[in-house]
Amino acid sequence: MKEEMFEINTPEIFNLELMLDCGQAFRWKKDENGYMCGVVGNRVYKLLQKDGKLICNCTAEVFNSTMRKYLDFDRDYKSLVQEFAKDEYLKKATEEFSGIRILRQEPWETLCSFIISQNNNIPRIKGIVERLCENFGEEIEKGYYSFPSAEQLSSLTVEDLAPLRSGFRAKYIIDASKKVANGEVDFEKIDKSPVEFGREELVKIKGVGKKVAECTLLYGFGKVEAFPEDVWVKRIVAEMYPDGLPECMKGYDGIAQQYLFHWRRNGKEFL
DNA sequence: AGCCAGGACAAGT
DNA sequence: ACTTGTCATGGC
Repeated sequence: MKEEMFEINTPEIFNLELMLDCGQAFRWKKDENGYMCGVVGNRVYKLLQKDGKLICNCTAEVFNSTMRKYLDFDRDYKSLVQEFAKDEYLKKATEEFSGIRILRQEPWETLCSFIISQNNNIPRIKGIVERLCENFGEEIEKGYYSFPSAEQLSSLTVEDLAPLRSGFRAKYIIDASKKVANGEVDFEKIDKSPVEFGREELVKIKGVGKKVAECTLLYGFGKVEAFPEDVWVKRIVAEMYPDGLPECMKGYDGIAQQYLFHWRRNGKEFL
């Protein structure tokens, strides 16, 4: 059983491992052959970046209709990074961690993952998300599970989520699943509306505040002007931009934020 | 052992 | 409108 493989030249600013493991997504893993493996929708993807090319275990058609968007393949990051370089700190961050792109994940998975992220650390977030999928998702192939839909979770209780060991977040997951499943929070409308609409809608969910809403809008709806301020970004703003964010990131605040976040979290700072 | 984590909420000023 | 204590759990 030989798997189909697709190969394509990567854009210039493109680092697969970095973008899949810089705190935007929580369930990509590297296998023994160096492939990054993960589930998007109802399919297992195995990706490898090598010699300026990206290899993917699917057909060109499937790649173009899914991964191309997921990986933000068609955005001109080169121009963006040049613009960011007008700011000294942003210049350093984009040079040192070149190739980060903003993923376009599924909105529900994004919302749920970042509800889980609150007052939590990344290794444990990954564990909880993994247990969520193993317990309530569907096994696609051995060891790979789909992310359970809002509809599936909306029929559960907080007690049902005990095996996740997600603590106080369980009740938030349940509330979110109900409001998304019954349309009280309308993803389609958020998707095609200006970012401000989503900001108002998402915080109607218990356990969703400003930060989780911004993350959902950025990583799940592709609203690159969204600007999540977690503890790390707050430090950056306080230390480096006390008088306001630099003009050069305007409109792409979320993308700049991702570079700064990863840069600061990896122990970089100006002394 | 103790501090902290990609926060949000409720109660208290 | 701002500040503070609390919330589960476990990584380091």
